[in-house]
Amino acid sequence: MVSIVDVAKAAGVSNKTVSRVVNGEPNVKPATKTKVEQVIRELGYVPNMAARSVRSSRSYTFGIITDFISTTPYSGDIVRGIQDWAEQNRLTVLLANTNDDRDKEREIWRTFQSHRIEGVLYVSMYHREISPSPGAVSIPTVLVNCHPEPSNGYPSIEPDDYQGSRDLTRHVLEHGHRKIGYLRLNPRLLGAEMRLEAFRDTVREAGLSEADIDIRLGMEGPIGAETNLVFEETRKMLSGPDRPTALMCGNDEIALQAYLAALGLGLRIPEDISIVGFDDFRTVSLALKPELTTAALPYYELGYRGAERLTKLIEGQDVPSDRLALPCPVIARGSCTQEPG
Amino acid sequence: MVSIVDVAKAAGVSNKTVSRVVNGEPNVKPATKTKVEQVIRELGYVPNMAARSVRSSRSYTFGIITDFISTTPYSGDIVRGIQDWAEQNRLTVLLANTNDDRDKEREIWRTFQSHRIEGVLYVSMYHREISPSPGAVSIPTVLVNCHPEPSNGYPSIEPDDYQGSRDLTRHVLEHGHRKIGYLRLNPRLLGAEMRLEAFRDTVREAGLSEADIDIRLGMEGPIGAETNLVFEETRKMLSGPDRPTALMCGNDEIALQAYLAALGLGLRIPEDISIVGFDDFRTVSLALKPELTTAALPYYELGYRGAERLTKLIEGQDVPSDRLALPCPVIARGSCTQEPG
DNA sequence: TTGTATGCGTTATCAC
DNA sequence: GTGATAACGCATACAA
Repeated sequence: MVSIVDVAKAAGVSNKTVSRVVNGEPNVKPATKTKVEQVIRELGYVPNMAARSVRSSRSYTFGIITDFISTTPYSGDIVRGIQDWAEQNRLTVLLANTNDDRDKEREIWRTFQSHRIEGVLYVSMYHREISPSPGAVSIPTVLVNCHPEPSNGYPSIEPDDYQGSRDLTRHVLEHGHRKIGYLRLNPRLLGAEMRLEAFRDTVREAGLSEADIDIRLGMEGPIGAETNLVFEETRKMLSGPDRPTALMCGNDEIALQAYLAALGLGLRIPEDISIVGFDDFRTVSLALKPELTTAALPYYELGYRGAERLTKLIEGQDVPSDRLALPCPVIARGSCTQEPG
Repeated sequence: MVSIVDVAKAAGVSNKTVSRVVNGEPNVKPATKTKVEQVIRELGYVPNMAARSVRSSRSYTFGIITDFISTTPYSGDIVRGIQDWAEQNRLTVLLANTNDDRDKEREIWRTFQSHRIEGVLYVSMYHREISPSPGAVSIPTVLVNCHPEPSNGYPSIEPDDYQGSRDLTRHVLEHGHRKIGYLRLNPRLLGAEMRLEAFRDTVREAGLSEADIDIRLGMEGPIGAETNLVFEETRKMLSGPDRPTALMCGNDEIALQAYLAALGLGLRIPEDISIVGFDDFRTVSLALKPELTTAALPYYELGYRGAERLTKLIEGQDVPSDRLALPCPVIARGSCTQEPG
């Protein structure tokens, strides 16, 4: 492998001069610079990051720790956001996965330390509370799509489930709906509480009473092995004579099942019943007919801005607030329209 | 940061001895070893990979190049497979994303070279033909979920779309169906051809005639911005008096829309019409009621075994065949049952 | 504007 | 079994 000395020899200059050219430092005569650049191209010289890192004790590398990837589709977008930011700032990204295993996690922190990682993005694949177990030497860390237990104060960045659900509820109300059904997410998910809470608060503000809303549990049980009540609950809810004109779902997967149940009952969407979801799982939300009105989880932004926060943290700039919430914008599509009555 | 010399001093031995202990080399007296290990723990010493890499010119690092993550849900499982293999073999994984941009890709190869990566997994997010543009110095590379243009012979590993579709078709035939509809994937996808081909071959072998099958285009146009014909085509196909008793779909997303269309027509699944998909996008296949019979894309295995192949390649072992196809197992669930007639 | 000497943390060599 | 010393490729300090 060709080194800086090889280039220096071939160009008839010292290695320091080559170093200057490579790193864009000043005080190099244009002619020398051109010559060196030419030799670099001819020899196919690529700087050795490891050597650079040893000497300068900077690795220009971020680490990503994920818990499990596959539970949520599109959560890979978080990683993509991080990568884009990294690329724009000439950073490299190391990736590791814990599979939710504490021993593995400890091992990963060690590996990251051995690579002298400058910072870590701790990425959860669903929104939740978390307690990372870093090694003895602490590396600057930002939590993405999760937040720390109150005791240990990592900075974090997460979706604003409350705002998303509130805006979605308003969207439904603005379309004239006054009888609204609600299918709850698995209560074990952090988002479940916040979304339901926002729904309750918002319909109350709009003057609806308990009799106007019909809240039912859609899923329950351990994550990844939950009991699914959506289909039956939807059928029950929509079979009665006094059925709601709009149905809000804890997420898009629940919305999908609500579609199937409604259709099976001979109901048309949105003519007979408006339906909205949450998350914007595009394989679902765009495949449904009519396409699903929902609130988008800002996965990409979570990653991108999480990486941005981490950089600020490393550089010692003050990080504005410990927990940062990113908006979940309402994506209005065809499944929620004006209440017919 | 504590270095090997600090440990050596504290333990009253030479740095070489510490090195021996750290790397599990022989010729160290047990007592010495214990002593050194204790000091390492006390001081919290973690070896510096960069320095190790400089000296030994081995990086113990793999690179992953992906094209775009978000188009296909669960494709992150490929990455997870790679990570698991890497972890088991004490390898670190660098991640980079091209966004399908050639310049960016070139940049990534350079970055990987500068890190003296030992091998690259080139991962496509949908099954296709590809031509990577490596740097001047070639790094051992394995293509995952794609294969090279015939001209350049990278080893590759991909799903066996043909086998999957064939077995799925047989599954349908075994349930007595003799009139079968088929909704095609976007022809621009590599899988589209192979799945359709397998379907055709298999029904022909079973003695069905052209009149017994009804093949229609479900999607067309550029990837990511396709025109969606599924809903209408399904309605047309299922509205006629002579409708098929089973409907095979190019993938699960198409199957989802077929469900909606069938249900909208007042048909029951599977009593009136059996439906099967392809891919096993679990957000769809498990959310549908009844759950979807489909063929699973072996994402995780693609990654895991791709990494395995890459290691063999690096170690100079002979890689059995240039293109390796992994089976797509049929996942029988409730959406395809015995033909009622 | 350019070059020399030194050191980063590790492994390799070879001597003891 | 163990240790001194060189060497890896680069950046830093300082000299010229």
